[in-house]
Amino acid sequence: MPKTSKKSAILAMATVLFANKGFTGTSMTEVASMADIAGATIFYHFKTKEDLFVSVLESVKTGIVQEFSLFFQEEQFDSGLEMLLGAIAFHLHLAGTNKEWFLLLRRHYIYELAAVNPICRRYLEDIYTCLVDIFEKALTLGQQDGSVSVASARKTALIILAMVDGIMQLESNNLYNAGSLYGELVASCRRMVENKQQ
Amino acid sequence: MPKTSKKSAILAMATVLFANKGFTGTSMTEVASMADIAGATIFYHFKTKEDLFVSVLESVKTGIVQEFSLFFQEEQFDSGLEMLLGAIAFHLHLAGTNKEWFLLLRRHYIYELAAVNPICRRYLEDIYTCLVDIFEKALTLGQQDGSVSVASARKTALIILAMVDGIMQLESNNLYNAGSLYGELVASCRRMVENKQQ
DNA sequence: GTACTAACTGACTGGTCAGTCAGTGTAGCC
DNA sequence: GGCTACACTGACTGACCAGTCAGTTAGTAC
Repeated sequence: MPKTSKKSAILAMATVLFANKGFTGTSMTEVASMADIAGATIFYHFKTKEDLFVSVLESVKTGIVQEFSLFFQEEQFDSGLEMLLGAIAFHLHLAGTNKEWFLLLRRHYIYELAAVNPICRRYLEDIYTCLVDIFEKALTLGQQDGSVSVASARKTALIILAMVDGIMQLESNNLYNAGSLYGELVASCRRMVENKQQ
Repeated sequence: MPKTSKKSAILAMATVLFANKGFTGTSMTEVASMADIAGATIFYHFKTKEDLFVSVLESVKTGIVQEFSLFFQEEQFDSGLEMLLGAIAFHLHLAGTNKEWFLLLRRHYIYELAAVNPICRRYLEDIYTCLVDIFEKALTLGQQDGSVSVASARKTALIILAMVDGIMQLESNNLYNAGSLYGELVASCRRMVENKQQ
């Protein structure tokens, strides 16, 4: 049994609970009982509830950055445009396999905390930089190989991120079956950035 | 002094607090002190905290539906495409003048409640129907007058809603200055739906 | 002035919460 | 065995919170 088994159990349970019930909606007692440990044990490993939350965010950051770098090490693309569409599809795929990560990032509390807590802000910036940079790199590559035509790679990358995020949110709201929009989303992005002069 | 002055003061303060701090993050005591009334007064007008929340949502629904119908009574558009871009711009404008409305709609609690409380679900559906239908009508009109070319007006309307929502969220996160993306957003939508054959 | 009603309130309650503390168990080292 | 350090825990505390209730105030009708 590894030394940190209880600590990592706390982190895993806290991730699920913070993502699904928010910061104020999750109690430390609940985390403890889900992880099958005594309530006070959490405060041995994490100073405060906020400290636990930041640690959860750190593990999410590590996970996202790792997944994306793994994906782009293995995949090859014919053009910048194909790389962009591949990145969008992978983003949507990841949102399906790791729902908690993206649910957590949609919690408003995290951005309130980031305004006050520089470590939290740092982790958030790392995550967003990772996500935006991939779209931006693909767009810049596409501008060079002629597959993409946009005014600003950076701004377009941000708009595409907002778009993907918005679709993910629509789906988690359970009002529309946004899953059926994935194909349409990729097609719309293609129409938006494709170079028609080619 | 109108008879309902205290009731409407409670509603107004609750809207701001629920939008900015969420359901669990807002206490009835806080609402009462912000509205400058005794704590028990809230429970005279609203049965429970959840009841107050649903009443807040109802007033937000009424506000959004009213604003949009007013706008489209007064404005005239040359084409379906122009109507779509006008609707997007108005949506962004409204998000600036009534931040609380859209902050509230981004709270996860509201969708959890909607899964359990049919009245809450109804109000949410009314709001989303209002927002999506305007985009869809504009796109359908554009398909008829030849200014727009899309596969499905409905699906595209949902994607544009997700896009606008995503940009609004990016801005409220305070990580990027998304306000500078408004122009780019409208231009991107134009590229996405415009009929180039015309 | 009396009777009735609606709006409102102070004082209270039972329950939950984050965080503390004084310990217990245990593994490694001499 | 004795010592130290770490992981862990049960029992506790003070603060806060949603909701209750008995009672006050003020307007209106007769």
